[in-house]
Amino acid sequence: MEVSIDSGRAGQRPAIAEVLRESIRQGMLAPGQPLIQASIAEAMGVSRIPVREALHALAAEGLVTFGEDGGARVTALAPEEVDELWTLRALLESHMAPAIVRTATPADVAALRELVVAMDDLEATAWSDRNFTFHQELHRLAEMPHVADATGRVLTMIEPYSRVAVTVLQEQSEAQAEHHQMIEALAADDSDELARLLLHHSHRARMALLAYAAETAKPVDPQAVATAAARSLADHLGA
Amino acid sequence: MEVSIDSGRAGQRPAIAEVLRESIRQGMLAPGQPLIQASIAEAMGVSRIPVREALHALAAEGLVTFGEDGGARVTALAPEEVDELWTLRALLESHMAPAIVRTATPADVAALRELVVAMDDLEATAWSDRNFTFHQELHRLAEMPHVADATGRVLTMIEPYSRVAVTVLQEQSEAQAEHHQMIEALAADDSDELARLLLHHSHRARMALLAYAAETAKPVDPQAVATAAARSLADHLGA
DNA sequence: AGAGAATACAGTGTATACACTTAAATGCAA
DNA sequence: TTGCATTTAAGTGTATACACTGTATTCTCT
Repeated sequence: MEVSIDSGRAGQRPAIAEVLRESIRQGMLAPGQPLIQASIAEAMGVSRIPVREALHALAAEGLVTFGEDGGARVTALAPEEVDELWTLRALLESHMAPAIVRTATPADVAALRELVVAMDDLEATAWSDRNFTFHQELHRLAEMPHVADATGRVLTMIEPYSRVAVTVLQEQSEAQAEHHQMIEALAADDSDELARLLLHHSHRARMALLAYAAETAKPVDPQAVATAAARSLADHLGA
Repeated sequence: MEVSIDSGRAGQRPAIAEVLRESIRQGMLAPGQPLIQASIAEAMGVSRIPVREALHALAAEGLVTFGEDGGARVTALAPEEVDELWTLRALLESHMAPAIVRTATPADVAALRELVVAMDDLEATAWSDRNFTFHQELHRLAEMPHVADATGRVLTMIEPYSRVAVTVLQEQSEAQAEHHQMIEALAADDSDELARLLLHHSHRARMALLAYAAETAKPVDPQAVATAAARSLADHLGA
């Protein structure tokens, strides 16, 4: 998504699609949750038109699904889909490993190491945020914008599920240990080891997540979350 | 005036993004060409609103790029980007090969063989159309919807360049020969061979295309194509 | 004629208004 | 109470209208 869909007015900063994407990624908008145009528009202080555009963009990214009735919901993934996406993530990340090792400068490695060290003592939510950033920074080093884009899309789609793995399934410490190993592989110019670590990173998380995915793939109670979208968004905008 | 009074019907809605995507994929809308909302709206007989939504969706897919001035253009890829996307295509297609071999029924193979045979004597444009279909059908067999989606996006992005390779660089006969080999590999349940063929298929095309990509990546003369979008679209809609 | 200022234009962004669809709520009859 | 028809509400799709921006074009003055 290198294309910023920023509006003509530079002053109206928080691009709507951006806020929605982040809200979905961070789990503020749960999978299956209806996305009512008018509610979102009101929460963000705009009309429905730019909201519609954002929803269509997110639908093209797979984050939002338009039902047969025309209503948009946060895409809910079936367990097999989560599994497929984690496998795809592994494929794409390990594909980038050689390029990452090749192009990474000592300064890049130092910056990544600093990032990882700073994550050591974070609690689950903050750690998940940094985790996403860490992987994105890693991808950026490969200098393969389209592969990184595709990978980022996959990461974003599975992030809500990944977060629960971190929170519920205690994945954080093992993942963090692997992050440190990745830094060492990177510092040692060992692309095979980096690729191996990235594959294993996804593989372990994938296994841990299948159980949770089976849980969340169940239909979400619609009435309980009817207006939650606007509220979550308003909170997020206030922050 | 046509009979359709069905404004606000779901059947009409996907048409706009669909038509634009197909027009871009088939090269009717050339890379770099400006996409003027009002022109497209008039050509398709709708207002700018649904056109905007379609453009944003296509931008999220990477087919359309919004410039700093807010204007949308058909995304023009630099040679390195074309190269990256062909490599990514090879990765994704070969990743699906085992699943394709595993799930393909004899009827699937027969249908694909029929499709390939029917392509034998087609001229470049018609062949390119069927070529796209052939690969999409192949991907569908893997039963990996998200991988197939990502692959389809990549195929669509590189298709305008691929078409010129077929037309200008005489790639058709070699590619077609490889298609036949793929069918045989599929019939023989040889997933390694299918993966190898898919890798080689992209690799050869990628090499042939780099030269052309360098050509087309140059900025397109804007004034010569100013209103061509509407005309091409009108023609396509009439067909 | 040429340089600079004022104007017209082309294009975008978005708010408002209205048509349509579906589903829920309501009311009435049995 | 239940079943059914009718009305109401919620939500979406899109056309129109207006505001803004940058660019070209024209006009004026020297």
